Amino acid sequence: MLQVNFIKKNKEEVLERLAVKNFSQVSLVDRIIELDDERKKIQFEFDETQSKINTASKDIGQLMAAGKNDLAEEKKTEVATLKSALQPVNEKLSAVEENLRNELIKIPNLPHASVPKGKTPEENEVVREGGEKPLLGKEAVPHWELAKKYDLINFELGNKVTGSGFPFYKNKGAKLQRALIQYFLDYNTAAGYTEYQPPLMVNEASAYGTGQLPDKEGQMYFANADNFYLIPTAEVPVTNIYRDEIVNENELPLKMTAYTPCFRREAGSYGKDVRGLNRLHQFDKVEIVQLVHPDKSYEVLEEMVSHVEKLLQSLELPYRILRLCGGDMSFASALTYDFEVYSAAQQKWLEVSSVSNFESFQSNRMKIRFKPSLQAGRNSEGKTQLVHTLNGSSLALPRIVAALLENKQTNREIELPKVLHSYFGGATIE
RNA sequence: GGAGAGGUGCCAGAGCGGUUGAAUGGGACGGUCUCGAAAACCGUUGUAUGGGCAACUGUACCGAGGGUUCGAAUCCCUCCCUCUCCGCCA
Repeated sequence: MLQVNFIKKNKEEVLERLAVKNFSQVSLVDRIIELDDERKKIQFEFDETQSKINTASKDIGQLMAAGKNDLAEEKKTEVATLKSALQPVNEKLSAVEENLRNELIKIPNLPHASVPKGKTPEENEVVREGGEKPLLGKEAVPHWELAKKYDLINFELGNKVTGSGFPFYKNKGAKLQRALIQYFLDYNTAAGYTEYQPPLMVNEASAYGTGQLPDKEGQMYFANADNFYLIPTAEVPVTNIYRDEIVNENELPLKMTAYTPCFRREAGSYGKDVRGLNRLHQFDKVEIVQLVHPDKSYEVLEEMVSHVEKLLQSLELPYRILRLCGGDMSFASALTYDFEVYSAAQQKWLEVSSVSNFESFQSNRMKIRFKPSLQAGRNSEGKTQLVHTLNGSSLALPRIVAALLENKQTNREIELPKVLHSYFGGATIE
Protein backbone atom coordinates (compact mmCIF):
# COMPACT_ATOMS: atom_id res chain seq x y z
CA MET A 1 0.00 0.00 0.00
CA LEU A 2 1.28 3.42 -0.91
CA GLN A 3 1.43 6.18 1.67
CA VAL A 4 -1.22 8.85 1.29
CA ASN A 5 1.19 11.67 1.94
CA PHE A 6 3.44 10.46 -0.83
CA ILE A 7 0.55 10.38 -3.26
CA LYS A 8 -0.51 13.87 -2.26
CA LYS A 9 2.92 15.34 -2.65
CA ASN A 10 3.75 13.55 -5.88
CA LYS A 11 0.47 13.16 -7.66
CA GLU A 12 1.79 13.72 -11.19
CA GLU A 13 4.70 11.36 -10.72
CA VAL A 14 2.42 8.73 -9.21
CA LEU A 15 0.10 8.88 -12.20
CA GLU A 16 2.96 8.70 -14.66
CA ARG A 17 4.49 5.70 -13.02
CA LEU A 18 1.18 3.91 -12.61
CA ALA A 19 0.70 4.29 -16.35
CA VAL A 20 3.69 1.99 -16.83
CA LYS A 21 1.65 -0.65 -15.06
CA ASN A 22 -1.24 0.22 -17.34
CA PHE A 23 -3.10 1.57 -14.39
CA SER A 24 -4.59 4.94 -15.12
CA GLN A 25 -7.36 5.86 -12.79
CA VAL A 26 -6.95 9.54 -12.23
CA SER A 27 -10.30 9.71 -10.53
CA LEU A 28 -9.29 7.13 -7.95
CA VAL A 29 -6.18 9.09 -7.05
CA ASP A 30 -8.20 12.29 -6.84
CA ARG A 31 -10.73 10.58 -4.66
CA ILE A 32 -8.03 9.38 -2.30
CA ILE A 33 -6.67 12.88 -1.92
CA GLU A 34 -10.16 14.21 -1.28
CA LEU A 35 -10.88 11.53 1.28
CA ASP A 36 -7.69 12.25 3.13
CA ASP A 37 -8.42 15.96 3.27
CA GLU A 38 -11.87 15.16 4.56
CA ARG A 39 -10.44 12.74 7.07
CA LYS A 40 -8.19 15.44 8.46
CA LYS A 41 -11.03 17.90 8.79
CA ILE A 42 -13.27 15.46 10.57
CA GLN A 43 -10.55 14.25 12.83
CA PHE A 44 -9.75 17.78 13.85
CA GLU A 45 -13.38 18.34 14.77
CA PHE A 46 -13.49 15.06 16.64
CA ASP A 47 -10.32 15.78 18.59
CA GLU A 48 -11.49 19.22 19.59
CA THR A 49 -14.78 17.96 20.95
CA GLN A 50 -13.24 14.97 22.64
CA SER A 51 -10.74 17.28 24.26
CA LYS A 52 -13.56 19.35 25.74
CA ILE A 53 -15.26 16.22 27.02
CA ASN A 54 -12.06 15.03 28.64
CA THR A 55 -11.49 18.30 30.43
CA ALA A 56 -15.08 18.47 31.60
CA SER A 57 -14.93 14.92 32.90
CA LYS A 58 -11.90 15.75 34.96
CA ASP A 59 -13.68 18.79 36.33
CA ILE A 60 -16.60 16.61 37.35
CA GLY A 61 -14.28 14.39 39.29
CA GLN A 62 -12.85 17.35 41.17
CA LEU A 63 -16.20 18.96 41.80
CA MET A 64 -17.51 15.73 43.24
CA ALA A 65 -14.45 15.35 45.42
CA ALA A 66 -15.07 18.87 46.69
CA GLY A 67 -18.68 17.99 47.45
CA LYS A 68 -20.12 20.38 44.87
CA ASN A 69 -22.53 17.88 43.47
CA ASP A 70 -24.92 20.34 41.92
CA LEU A 71 -22.15 21.90 39.86
CA ALA A 72 -21.01 18.44 38.86
CA GLU A 73 -24.49 17.58 37.64
CA GLU A 74 -24.51 20.72 35.58
CA LYS A 75 -21.26 19.68 33.95
CA LYS A 76 -22.67 16.26 33.27
CA THR A 77 -25.46 17.62 31.16
CA GLU A 78 -22.89 19.75 29.37
CA VAL A 79 -20.86 16.65 28.57
CA ALA A 80 -23.98 14.81 27.46
CA THR A 81 -24.62 17.53 24.89
CA LEU A 82 -21.06 17.38 23.64
CA LYS A 83 -21.24 13.64 23.42
CA SER A 84 -24.37 13.55 21.39
CA ALA A 85 -22.75 16.05 19.05
CA LEU A 86 -19.69 13.85 18.84
CA GLN A 87 -21.54 10.69 17.98
CA PRO A 88 -22.22 11.51 14.30
CA VAL A 89 -18.73 12.94 13.89
CA ASN A 90 -17.27 9.72 15.15
CA GLU A 91 -19.33 7.69 12.73
CA LYS A 92 -18.32 9.94 9.85
CA LEU A 93 -14.69 9.58 10.82
CA SER A 94 -14.78 5.79 10.86
CA ALA A 95 -16.59 5.75 7.54
CA VAL A 96 -14.08 8.08 5.90
CA GLU A 97 -11.13 6.14 7.29
CA GLU A 98 -12.55 2.91 5.99
CA ASN A 99 -13.30 4.39 2.59
CA LEU A 100 -9.82 5.83 2.35
CA ARG A 101 -8.26 2.52 3.19
CA ASN A 102 -10.43 0.64 0.73
CA GLU A 103 -9.49 3.03 -2.06
CA LEU A 104 -5.83 3.19 -1.15
CA ILE A 105 -5.58 -0.54 -1.28
CA LYS A 106 -6.64 -0.53 -4.92
CA ILE A 107 -3.51 1.34 -6.01
CA PRO A 108 -0.70 -0.97 -7.08
CA ASN A 109 2.90 -0.34 -6.19
CA LEU A 110 4.77 2.12 -8.37
CA PRO A 111 7.14 0.49 -10.82
CA HIS A 112 10.82 1.35 -10.65
CA ALA A 113 12.18 3.65 -13.35
CA SER A 114 13.87 0.73 -15.10
CA VAL A 115 10.62 -1.18 -15.62
CA PRO A 116 9.82 -1.40 -19.33
CA LYS A 117 6.37 -0.43 -20.56
CA GLY A 118 4.33 -3.27 -21.91
CA LYS A 119 1.24 -5.32 -21.40
CA THR A 120 2.04 -8.94 -22.16
CA PRO A 121 4.79 -11.36 -21.12
CA GLU A 122 6.21 -11.01 -24.64
CA GLU A 123 7.24 -7.50 -23.75
CA ASN A 124 9.40 -8.56 -20.84
CA GLU A 125 13.03 -7.66 -21.31
CA VAL A 126 15.62 -10.41 -21.49
CA VAL A 127 18.44 -9.22 -19.27
CA ARG A 128 20.78 -12.09 -19.99
CA GLU A 129 20.96 -15.76 -20.76
CA GLY A 130 23.30 -18.36 -19.39
CA GLY A 131 24.08 -22.05 -19.65
CA GLU A 132 23.94 -24.25 -22.70
CA LYS A 133 20.84 -25.73 -24.22
CA PRO A 134 21.46 -29.45 -24.61
CA LEU A 135 21.29 -31.19 -27.96
CA LEU A 136 18.77 -33.94 -27.49
CA GLY A 137 18.25 -36.85 -29.81
CA LYS A 138 14.96 -37.52 -31.55
CA GLU A 139 14.07 -40.10 -28.95
CA ALA A 140 14.07 -37.47 -26.19
CA VAL A 141 10.80 -37.33 -24.30
CA PRO A 142 9.13 -34.83 -21.96
CA HIS A 143 9.56 -35.17 -18.21
CA TRP A 144 6.17 -36.77 -17.54
CA GLU A 145 7.20 -39.70 -19.66
CA LEU A 146 10.58 -39.89 -18.01
CA ALA A 147 8.89 -39.76 -14.63
CA LYS A 148 6.89 -42.80 -15.61
CA LYS A 149 9.79 -44.60 -17.24
CA TYR A 150 11.97 -44.36 -14.14
CA ASP A 151 9.02 -44.58 -11.72
CA LEU A 152 9.75 -41.21 -10.13
CA ILE A 153 6.39 -39.49 -9.99
CA ASN A 154 2.87 -40.90 -10.05
CA PHE A 155 0.35 -38.36 -11.24
CA GLU A 156 -2.59 -40.76 -11.50
CA LEU A 157 -2.20 -41.82 -7.91
CA GLY A 158 -2.42 -38.19 -6.87
CA ASN A 159 -5.61 -37.83 -8.88
CA LYS A 160 -7.10 -40.73 -7.00
CA VAL A 161 -6.07 -39.74 -3.52
CA THR A 162 -6.56 -36.00 -3.81
CA GLY A 163 -7.10 -34.54 -7.24
CA SER A 164 -5.19 -33.39 -10.27
CA GLY A 165 -2.15 -31.28 -9.51
CA PHE A 166 -1.22 -33.27 -6.42
CA PRO A 167 1.33 -35.81 -7.56
CA PHE A 168 3.05 -38.52 -5.58
CA TYR A 169 6.82 -38.47 -5.78
CA LYS A 170 8.29 -41.89 -5.42
CA ASN A 171 11.59 -43.74 -5.15
CA LYS A 172 14.41 -41.63 -6.55
CA GLY A 173 11.86 -39.01 -7.54
CA ALA A 174 11.12 -38.47 -3.86
CA LYS A 175 14.77 -38.59 -2.98
CA LEU A 176 15.59 -36.01 -5.61
CA GLN A 177 13.09 -33.63 -3.99
CA ARG A 178 14.75 -34.12 -0.65
CA ALA A 179 18.21 -33.59 -2.13
CA LEU A 180 17.21 -30.38 -3.89
CA ILE A 181 15.56 -28.92 -0.80
CA GLN A 182 18.57 -29.74 1.32
CA TYR A 183 20.96 -28.31 -1.23
CA PHE A 184 18.99 -25.08 -1.70
CA LEU A 185 18.70 -24.48 2.04
CA ASP A 186 22.39 -25.13 2.58
CA TYR A 187 23.23 -22.77 -0.25
CA ASN A 188 21.05 -20.04 1.25
CA THR A 189 22.20 -20.40 4.84
CA ALA A 190 25.81 -20.31 3.63
CA ALA A 191 24.99 -16.87 2.23
CA GLY A 192 23.79 -15.69 5.63
CA TYR A 193 20.09 -16.44 5.44
CA THR A 194 18.49 -17.69 8.65
CA GLU A 195 16.55 -20.88 8.13
CA TYR A 196 12.94 -21.06 9.26
CA GLN A 197 10.32 -23.74 9.08
CA PRO A 198 7.12 -21.72 9.21
CA PRO A 199 3.47 -22.69 9.62
CA LEU A 200 1.80 -23.77 6.39
CA MET A 201 -1.41 -22.02 7.28
CA VAL A 202 -1.77 -18.36 8.15
CA ASN A 203 -4.48 -16.15 9.55
CA GLU A 204 -6.24 -13.39 7.73
CA ALA A 205 -3.98 -10.60 8.98
CA SER A 206 -0.92 -12.33 7.56
CA ALA A 207 -2.52 -12.98 4.20
CA TYR A 208 -3.50 -9.36 4.13
CA GLY A 209 -0.01 -8.21 5.08
CA THR A 210 1.77 -9.61 2.07
CA GLY A 211 -1.05 -8.64 -0.27
CA GLN A 212 -2.84 -11.93 -0.93
CA LEU A 213 -5.95 -10.43 0.59
CA PRO A 214 -8.30 -8.78 -0.09
CA ASP A 215 -8.10 -9.53 -3.80
CA LYS A 216 -6.68 -12.95 -4.32
CA GLU A 217 -8.58 -15.14 -1.90
CA GLY A 218 -9.61 -17.24 -4.88
CA GLN A 219 -6.01 -18.37 -5.30
CA MET A 220 -5.66 -19.75 -1.80
CA TYR A 221 -7.07 -22.82 -0.15
CA PHE A 222 -9.07 -21.88 2.89
CA ALA A 223 -9.69 -23.90 6.03
CA ASN A 224 -13.17 -22.71 6.81
CA ALA A 225 -13.62 -24.05 10.31
CA ASP A 226 -10.60 -22.13 11.61
CA ASN A 227 -10.31 -19.24 9.21
CA PHE A 228 -6.84 -20.19 8.05
CA TYR A 229 -5.37 -19.90 4.59
CA LEU A 230 -2.95 -22.47 3.20
CA ILE A 231 0.12 -20.56 2.17
CA PRO A 232 0.67 -20.00 -1.56
CA THR A 233 4.34 -19.27 -0.82
CA ALA A 234 6.64 -19.13 2.20
CA GLU A 235 6.84 -15.40 1.59
CA VAL A 236 3.58 -15.03 3.51
CA PRO A 237 4.49 -16.54 6.89
CA VAL A 238 8.14 -15.52 6.70
CA THR A 239 7.61 -11.84 5.90
CA ASN A 240 4.90 -11.69 8.53
CA ILE A 241 7.38 -12.71 11.22
CA TYR A 242 8.16 -9.03 11.52
CA ARG A 243 4.64 -7.67 11.10
CA ASP A 244 4.01 -4.81 13.57
CA GLU A 245 7.63 -4.83 14.70
CA ILE A 246 10.14 -2.03 14.97
CA VAL A 247 13.69 -3.30 14.68
CA ASN A 248 16.96 -1.50 15.23
CA GLU A 249 18.72 -0.29 12.13
CA ASN A 250 21.80 -2.31 13.02
CA GLU A 251 19.75 -5.51 12.82
CA LEU A 252 19.22 -4.89 9.11
CA PRO A 253 19.40 -6.59 6.73
CA LEU A 254 17.23 -9.41 8.03
CA LYS A 255 17.74 -12.40 5.77
CA MET A 256 15.48 -15.41 5.98
CA THR A 257 15.06 -18.60 4.04
CA ALA A 258 12.46 -21.33 4.31
CA TYR A 259 11.43 -24.49 2.59
CA THR A 260 7.68 -25.03 2.40
CA PRO A 261 5.14 -26.74 0.26
CA CYS A 262 3.05 -24.13 -1.55
CA PHE A 263 -0.65 -24.48 -2.21
CA ARG A 264 -2.33 -22.75 -5.11
CA ARG A 265 -5.81 -23.28 -6.41
CA GLU A 266 -4.87 -22.06 -9.89
CA ALA A 267 -8.52 -21.80 -10.77
CA GLY A 268 -8.99 -21.54 -14.48
CA SER A 269 -5.66 -23.00 -15.60
CA TYR A 270 -6.07 -25.74 -18.15
CA GLY A 271 -4.46 -27.08 -21.25
CA LYS A 272 -0.96 -27.93 -22.27
CA ASP A 273 0.69 -25.56 -19.82
CA VAL A 274 -0.39 -27.72 -16.94
CA ARG A 275 1.02 -31.00 -18.18
CA GLY A 276 3.17 -32.95 -15.78
CA LEU A 277 5.06 -30.77 -13.34
CA ASN A 278 4.47 -27.53 -15.20
CA ARG A 279 1.70 -26.29 -12.93
CA LEU A 280 0.62 -27.95 -9.70
CA HIS A 281 -1.73 -27.24 -6.83
CA GLN A 282 0.88 -28.30 -4.32
CA PHE A 283 4.58 -27.90 -4.93
CA ASP A 284 7.79 -27.44 -2.99
CA LYS A 285 9.75 -24.25 -2.93
CA VAL A 286 12.64 -22.73 -1.05
CA GLU A 287 12.19 -19.02 -0.57
CA ILE A 288 14.50 -16.17 0.38
CA VAL A 289 13.25 -12.98 2.03
CA GLN A 290 15.09 -9.84 3.06
CA LEU A 291 14.08 -6.82 5.10
CA VAL A 292 16.49 -4.01 4.38
CA HIS A 293 17.22 -0.33 4.77
CA PRO A 294 15.41 1.67 2.06
CA ASP A 295 18.70 3.01 0.72
CA LYS A 296 19.97 -0.50 0.09
CA SER A 297 17.05 -2.30 -1.46
CA TYR A 298 18.08 -2.08 -5.11
CA GLU A 299 21.61 -3.10 -4.32
CA VAL A 300 20.17 -6.06 -2.42
CA LEU A 301 17.83 -6.92 -5.28
CA GLU A 302 20.82 -7.29 -7.60
CA GLU A 303 22.60 -9.34 -4.97
CA MET A 304 19.62 -11.67 -4.71
CA VAL A 305 19.44 -12.00 -8.48
CA SER A 306 23.06 -12.97 -8.61
CA HIS A 307 22.54 -15.38 -5.71
CA VAL A 308 19.79 -17.21 -7.59
CA GLU A 309 21.71 -17.06 -10.84
CA LYS A 310 24.70 -18.84 -9.35
CA LEU A 311 22.40 -21.47 -7.93
CA LEU A 312 20.98 -22.13 -11.39
CA GLN A 313 24.45 -22.25 -12.87
CA SER A 314 25.45 -24.84 -10.33
CA LEU A 315 22.54 -26.98 -11.51
CA GLU A 316 23.98 -26.80 -15.03
CA LEU A 317 20.71 -25.63 -16.52
CA PRO A 318 20.22 -23.19 -19.39
CA TYR A 319 18.45 -20.13 -18.04
CA ARG A 320 17.51 -16.59 -18.81
CA ILE A 321 16.70 -13.62 -16.64
CA LEU A 322 13.83 -11.32 -17.54
CA ARG A 323 12.99 -7.90 -16.29
CA LEU A 324 9.22 -7.91 -16.19
CA CYS A 325 7.33 -5.22 -18.03
CA GLY A 326 4.73 -3.11 -16.25
CA GLY A 327 1.85 -5.24 -17.43
CA ASP A 328 3.30 -8.54 -16.27
CA MET A 329 4.41 -7.43 -12.84
CA SER A 330 2.55 -8.24 -9.70
CA PHE A 331 0.40 -5.69 -7.94
CA ALA A 332 2.79 -5.26 -5.03
CA SER A 333 6.12 -5.25 -6.84
CA ALA A 334 8.27 -2.29 -7.83
CA LEU A 335 10.74 -4.32 -9.86
CA THR A 336 10.72 -8.01 -10.64
CA TYR A 337 13.21 -10.30 -12.29
CA ASP A 338 11.93 -13.66 -13.44
CA PHE A 339 14.20 -16.62 -13.93
CA GLU A 340 13.32 -19.21 -16.51
CA VAL A 341 15.03 -22.49 -17.29
CA TYR A 342 14.87 -24.11 -20.66
CA SER A 343 13.22 -27.48 -20.61
CA ALA A 344 14.63 -29.04 -23.71
CA ALA A 345 12.20 -31.81 -24.55
CA GLN A 346 9.17 -29.55 -24.23
CA GLN A 347 11.22 -26.80 -25.86
CA LYS A 348 9.79 -24.35 -23.39
CA TRP A 349 11.04 -21.76 -20.97
CA LEU A 350 9.71 -22.47 -17.49
CA GLU A 351 9.60 -19.90 -14.72
CA VAL A 352 11.48 -21.17 -11.69
CA SER A 353 12.04 -18.02 -9.71
CA SER A 354 10.76 -14.52 -9.36
CA VAL A 355 12.82 -12.02 -7.42
CA SER A 356 11.17 -8.75 -6.46
CA ASN A 357 11.68 -5.55 -4.58
CA PHE A 358 8.46 -4.39 -2.96
CA GLU A 359 10.03 -1.29 -1.48
CA SER A 360 7.72 -0.16 1.32
CA PHE A 361 4.51 -1.46 -0.25
CA GLN A 362 4.30 -4.55 1.94
CA SER A 363 6.00 -3.05 4.96
CA ASN A 364 3.45 -0.25 4.98
CA ARG A 365 0.68 -2.81 5.17
CA MET A 366 2.51 -4.84 7.78
CA LYS A 367 3.98 -1.87 9.65
CA ILE A 368 7.49 -3.29 9.60
CA ARG A 369 9.70 -0.41 10.64
CA PHE A 370 13.18 0.30 11.87
CA LYS A 371 14.61 2.84 14.26
CA PRO A 372 17.74 4.45 12.87
CA SER A 373 20.75 4.11 15.11
CA LEU A 374 22.01 7.38 16.52
CA GLN A 375 25.55 7.15 15.21
CA ALA A 376 24.41 6.44 11.70
CA GLY A 377 23.46 10.08 11.41
CA ARG A 378 22.53 10.08 7.75
CA ASN A 379 19.59 12.25 6.82
CA SER A 380 17.16 10.12 8.74
CA GLU A 381 16.87 12.42 11.74
CA GLY A 382 16.25 9.44 13.96
CA LYS A 383 12.74 8.97 12.68
CA THR A 384 11.28 5.50 12.64
CA GLN A 385 10.62 4.49 9.06
CA LEU A 386 9.44 1.58 6.97
CA VAL A 387 11.86 -1.09 5.84
CA HIS A 388 11.94 -2.33 2.28
CA THR A 389 10.99 -5.95 1.68
CA LEU A 390 12.31 -8.26 -1.01
CA ASN A 391 11.82 -11.87 -1.79
CA GLY A 392 12.57 -14.49 -4.34
CA SER A 393 12.46 -18.19 -4.95
CA SER A 394 15.59 -20.16 -4.65
CA LEU A 395 14.10 -22.22 -6.08
CA ALA A 396 10.73 -23.71 -7.02
CA LEU A 397 11.26 -27.43 -7.35
CA PRO A 398 8.89 -28.93 -9.92
CA ARG A 399 10.07 -27.07 -12.96
CA ILE A 400 13.68 -27.53 -11.93
CA VAL A 401 12.98 -31.25 -11.77
CA ALA A 402 11.26 -31.09 -15.15
CA ALA A 403 14.25 -29.35 -16.70
CA LEU A 404 16.78 -31.64 -15.02
CA LEU A 405 14.98 -34.73 -16.26
CA GLU A 406 14.50 -33.47 -19.77
CA ASN A 407 17.85 -31.81 -20.30
CA LYS A 408 19.96 -34.48 -18.70
CA GLN A 409 18.31 -37.50 -20.24
CA THR A 410 20.12 -40.12 -22.24
CA ASN A 411 18.76 -43.36 -23.58
CA ARG A 412 19.31 -45.18 -20.34
CA GLU A 413 19.60 -42.67 -17.51
CA ILE A 414 19.34 -39.17 -16.15
CA GLU A 415 22.66 -37.58 -15.30
CA LEU A 416 22.44 -35.30 -12.30
CA PRO A 417 24.55 -32.16 -11.91
CA LYS A 418 27.69 -32.64 -9.84
CA VAL A 419 26.54 -30.42 -7.07
CA LEU A 420 23.68 -32.80 -6.25
CA HIS A 421 25.66 -36.04 -6.18
CA SER A 422 26.43 -35.99 -2.49
CA TYR A 423 22.94 -34.86 -1.55
CA PHE A 424 21.32 -37.44 -3.78
CA GLY A 425 23.73 -40.21 -2.96
CA GLY A 426 24.51 -40.92 -6.59
CA ALA A 427 25.20 -39.37 -9.96
CA THR A 428 22.39 -40.79 -12.03
CA ILE A 429 18.83 -41.97 -12.09
CA GLU A 430 18.54 -45.13 -14.07
C1' G B 1 -12.23 -31.13 24.37
C1' G B 2 -13.46 -30.06 30.12
C1' A B 3 -12.13 -26.98 34.73
C1' G B 4 -9.39 -22.87 36.62
C1' A B 5 -5.82 -18.58 36.22
C1' G B 6 -4.09 -14.79 33.27
C1' G B 7 -2.80 -11.31 28.96
C1' U B 8 0.05 -3.93 31.10
C1' G B 9 5.77 -0.26 28.03
C1' C B 10 12.28 -3.56 25.17
C1' C B 11 11.80 -7.36 29.48
C1' A B 12 10.05 -8.47 34.53
C1' G B 13 6.21 -6.57 37.31
C1' A B 14 2.64 -2.91 40.19
C1' G B 15 -1.94 -0.58 39.37
C1' C B 16 -8.16 -2.90 39.66
C1' G B 17 -13.26 3.49 38.30
C1' G B 18 -10.87 9.91 38.27
C1' U B 19 -5.24 14.43 37.89
C1' U B 20 -1.77 7.12 35.22
C1' G B 21 1.10 7.18 28.98
C1' A B 22 1.03 4.30 33.26
C1' A B 23 4.91 2.99 40.03
C1' U B 24 9.27 -0.06 40.76
C1' G B 25 13.30 -3.13 39.05
C1' G B 26 16.21 -4.76 34.88
C1' G B 27 17.99 -3.85 29.98
C1' A B 28 19.41 -0.37 26.18
C1' C B 29 21.29 4.47 24.97
C1' G B 30 23.80 9.30 26.37
C1' G B 31 26.91 11.67 30.15
C1' U B 32 30.27 12.12 34.69
C1' C B 33 34.46 9.39 36.62
C1' U B 34 38.81 6.32 34.26
C1' C B 35 44.88 5.55 30.52
C1' G B 36 40.80 2.22 29.09
C1' A B 37 36.98 -0.80 31.14
C1' A B 38 33.90 -2.41 35.28
C1' A B 39 31.36 -0.34 39.41
C1' A B 40 28.94 3.99 41.08
C1' C B 41 26.22 8.33 40.03
C1' C B 42 23.16 11.67 36.67
C1' G B 43 19.98 11.76 32.49
C1' U B 44 17.18 9.62 28.27
C1' U B 45 14.15 5.48 26.72
C1' G B 46 6.74 4.81 23.15
C1' U B 47 3.55 4.29 18.58
C1' A B 48 0.01 6.44 15.33
C1' U B 49 -2.52 10.66 13.75
C1' G B 50 -3.88 16.13 13.89
C1' G B 51 -2.56 21.67 14.96
C1' G B 52 1.84 25.00 15.08
C1' C B 53 7.73 28.05 11.53
C1' A B 54 9.16 26.28 16.14
C1' A B 55 9.10 25.72 21.35
C1' C B 56 5.03 23.14 22.19
C1' U B 57 0.37 20.89 22.01
C1' G B 58 -4.69 17.97 20.94
C1' U B 59 -6.49 12.95 20.21
C1' A B 60 -6.12 7.60 20.29
C1' C B 61 -3.62 3.22 22.05
C1' C B 62 -2.45 -1.24 28.80
C1' G B 63 -4.27 -8.85 23.67
C1' A B 64 -8.55 -7.56 19.63
C1' G B 65 -13.54 -5.78 19.06
C1' G B 66 -18.03 -4.06 21.34
C1' G B 67 -20.70 -2.18 25.88
C1' U B 68 -21.66 0.35 30.91
C1' U B 69 -20.14 5.34 32.98
C1' C B 70 -19.70 12.40 33.32
C1' G B 71 -14.94 9.49 33.41
C1' A B 72 -12.17 2.64 32.15
C1' A B 73 -5.68 -0.32 31.98
C1' U B 74 -9.30 -0.88 36.00
C1' C B 75 -16.51 -3.07 35.51
C1' C B 76 -19.53 -6.22 31.67
C1' C B 77 -19.88 -9.16 26.86
C1' U B 78 -17.62 -11.67 22.53
C1' C B 79 -13.27 -13.35 20.23
C1' C B 80 -7.91 -14.51 20.13
C1' C B 81 -3.71 -16.09 22.82
C1' U B 82 -0.78 -17.99 27.19
C1' C B 83 -0.28 -20.92 31.70
C1' U B 84 -1.95 -24.97 35.33
C1' C B 85 -4.84 -29.50 36.11
C1' C B 86 -7.85 -33.45 33.67
C1' G B 87 -8.90 -36.04 29.04
C1' C B 88 -6.88 -37.33 24.24
C1' C B 89 -2.67 -37.81 21.12
C1' A B 90 2.38 -37.83 16.94
